[in-house]
Amino acid sequence: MVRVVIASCSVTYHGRGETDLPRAVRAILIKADGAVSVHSDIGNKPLNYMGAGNTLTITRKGRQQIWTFATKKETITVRIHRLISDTAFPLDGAEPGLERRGTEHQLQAWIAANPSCLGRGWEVLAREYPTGAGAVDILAKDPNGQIVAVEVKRTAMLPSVDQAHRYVEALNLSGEYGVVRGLIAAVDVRPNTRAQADRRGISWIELPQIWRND
Amino acid sequence: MVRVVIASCSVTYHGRGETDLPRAVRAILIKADGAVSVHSDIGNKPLNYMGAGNTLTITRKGRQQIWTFATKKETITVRIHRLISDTAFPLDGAEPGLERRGTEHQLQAWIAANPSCLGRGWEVLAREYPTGAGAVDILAKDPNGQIVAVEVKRTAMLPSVDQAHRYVEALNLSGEYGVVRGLIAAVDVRPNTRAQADRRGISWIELPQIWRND
DNA sequence: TGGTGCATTTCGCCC
DNA sequence: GGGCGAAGTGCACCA
Repeated sequence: MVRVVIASCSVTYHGRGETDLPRAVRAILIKADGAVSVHSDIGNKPLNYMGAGNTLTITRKGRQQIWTFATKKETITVRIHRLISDTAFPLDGAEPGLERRGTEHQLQAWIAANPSCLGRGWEVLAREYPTGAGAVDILAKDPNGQIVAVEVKRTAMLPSVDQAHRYVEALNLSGEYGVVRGLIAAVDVRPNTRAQADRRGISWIELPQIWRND
Repeated sequence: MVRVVIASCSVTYHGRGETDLPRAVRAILIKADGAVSVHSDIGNKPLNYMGAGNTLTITRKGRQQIWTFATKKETITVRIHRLISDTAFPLDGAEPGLERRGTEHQLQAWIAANPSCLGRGWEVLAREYPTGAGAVDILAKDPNGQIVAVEVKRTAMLPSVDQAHRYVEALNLSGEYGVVRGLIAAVDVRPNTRAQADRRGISWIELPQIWRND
């Protein structure tokens, strides 16, 4: 069931942060699981929202309705100044869900199945290998026998270099694999990211998009 | 104007990634700026979506309508198998917009105005100071005259340590401020993050929430 | 339930 | 328009 409410409303939120939303006409979505979102007519992101698992309490203050959605840690208060429309539709039937292709996880799998894309003589030792500072996407061995922490990304930006660096540091600290180096394997490595990787001794390689068709 | 369509539909997306969405009854929102989103009755996040600035083309294949939302780089195709409801509401009046409090930016401003929260004798030299590897939130000087790169966070997690580390490295590379050290200033520093910061020579401090009331 | 990282992240700011 | 990082990020996955 999806309930669609059009109303002139004002909203306050208290929880992770605090927000105020002055009065205006907006669209309010309330879904079967209790998720609620308040939309203006611009952009995809709702102005206010709260996920499933909240409790809705309705109170009245004169002619004004007040809807309070609350969890243990968060509260949204929606003041309905003028109700324009209030309709609910059953979205019966199971939602088959979204099938994704071209995710980072699939790229990771493709690299593991085609290690030669990293170069001749490379070997993939493990995926999602825990380092003590997070799991590295791929642990590989280069032709010289050196262990390489591979950070896989669709688009690699500055934080990707940080990540690779962090995993290398953690692996070197353990001492289990001798001197480990880092490699970013991405479809797109941004120019600044290349420079930063070079400065910090992290290698990088751009991969073709063949894997997308899998 | 917000257009709300309830329909049995199937959706494909090609662009940054690729997705398929098998047939089911869903709610489709089309906003005044052209933003479109396809919702199931679970969760806040739409299954498929595209931002403003796309072109809508409608074609017919027998009794089936096909809506194609396209930009230069992305395409969403919505096949309408059965139209259940199609309504549009004017959300007239300017959207006053969301007022936020308790953002990281506000915490940053509060620290700059109250440098003693970092300790006696601290001085804030700059905000959003460019390091060559991104801008550090606050550049400060501790009582010993050492320059400190301060990374401000509401909640600090592992990537916050990476960030502080990266800024320190970049500043030290420039040599302009002698030996620089890093400090994480956050309302909440997660336990693992504390350990990781300690291991990597980054200090951390937890701040009270007084600033929230500003 | 909390930790961790991806996301068609979205969004805003600054260059 | 691209680079960069926050977000009340949402969300899935795993311990």
